[in-house]
Amino acid sequence: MGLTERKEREKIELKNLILDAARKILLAQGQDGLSIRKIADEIEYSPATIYLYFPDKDAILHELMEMGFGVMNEYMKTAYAEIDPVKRIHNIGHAYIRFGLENKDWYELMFNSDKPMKHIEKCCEDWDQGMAMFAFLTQTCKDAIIKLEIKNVEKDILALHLWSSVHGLVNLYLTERLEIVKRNKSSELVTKTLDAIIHTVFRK
Amino acid sequence: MGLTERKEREKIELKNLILDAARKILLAQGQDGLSIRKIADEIEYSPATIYLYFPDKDAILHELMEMGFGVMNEYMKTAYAEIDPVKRIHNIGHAYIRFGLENKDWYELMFNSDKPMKHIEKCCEDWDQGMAMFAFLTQTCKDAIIKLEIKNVEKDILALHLWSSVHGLVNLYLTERLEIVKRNKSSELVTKTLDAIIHTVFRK
DNA sequence: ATCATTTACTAAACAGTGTTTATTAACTTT
DNA sequence: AAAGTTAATAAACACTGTTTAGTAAATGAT
Repeated sequence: MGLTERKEREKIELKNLILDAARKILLAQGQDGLSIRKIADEIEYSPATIYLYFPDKDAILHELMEMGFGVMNEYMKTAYAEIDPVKRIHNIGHAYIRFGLENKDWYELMFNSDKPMKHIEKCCEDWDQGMAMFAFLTQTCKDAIIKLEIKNVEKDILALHLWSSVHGLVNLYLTERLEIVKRNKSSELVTKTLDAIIHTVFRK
Repeated sequence: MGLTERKEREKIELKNLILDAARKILLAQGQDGLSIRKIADEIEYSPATIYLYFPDKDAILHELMEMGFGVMNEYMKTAYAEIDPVKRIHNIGHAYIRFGLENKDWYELMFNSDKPMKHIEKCCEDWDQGMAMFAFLTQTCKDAIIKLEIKNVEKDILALHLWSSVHGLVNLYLTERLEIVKRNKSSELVTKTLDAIIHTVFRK
């Protein structure tokens, strides 16, 4: 059955070719610039062929989103290595924001776009990489709460507080709202505000 | 010259008719469901007519965005009336979040979409309602810092801290990320987290 | 009242989008 | 060699924003 296996491999290879072309176009032209026809052009197949490998465009966006989490994990490496929970939260925050500012298109797909999410609903798939990251933050919050003996703060709420703050900051920056409110100072403001947030949350 | 004046009025009337139809469609079908052709259908004119009253679709979205700030101002009324700066920040936060959760399409246009912003760049227009709201928050932060004698905190950074937090929270909710992470608890979590944020920021 | 001009509007086209259907061409199995 | 399966596509459908050329009516001037 070496033959059917080779067929199988070729199927997967074309699937990867499609995703690779999609990634290229996403990074070059953003989510709005990514179309089925452009992918087809890039791999030199017809648009209809893509539908033999993916049910619809949302499925492709979902796979790209998963790739995005791979990119983000690179940014998180120093945070994963840090043992002290408060320092780790610092690291997570900085890595999260740096990833967001430097990778608008990935960030959009992972944390803003509802199209990969629609695919999750439709195909009973999951957002497990996102959940794993949040679980890691929550665990770190738990450790920090214990270490600093913080009272009356739930780990889940603290984690969501932190996530909301950096998510909002990244979004305000990426959508130009920050630039409009504070011209030419927005990227400087982002780091200053992140430090203020963490300082505020963990001050004694 | 009563004649040209009537003409002028009729021009404005059709412009308002277009915006009214656009508003209707936005609220019924969201930003993705809003198209020039649907507006044209609604007002029973041809699609090309719309381009005699607006340079492009982004200009319409910009005007809708301004209408959105009008809606948001209604939510902010109790906050505007409050004198105590800390209570006022509480009120602003609750109003902001309530507006966001209850008006996804307006919120999207005002704080996330880059299409009205493109129009601002193109036509040298402004985001003055957004800036006015942020200025009001900043002023309130200044008052709160003075009243509570908070040290080492800049009013701009504090205001951005607060804005980021609620903005992030609203977005996580609206894009279903919160629902995925904490099933069936997301709207409860939002209010709990907002309270935690404000409590954290202003604790002694 | 007639002719010229301006105004308001639109039909049709252009270039794009996601997606489906019918068909062809090639390869596999019997 | 004939039958069956598979992979790929051309062409169409129903949309999208936008532009162009043309029409019909209202207005202005003579």
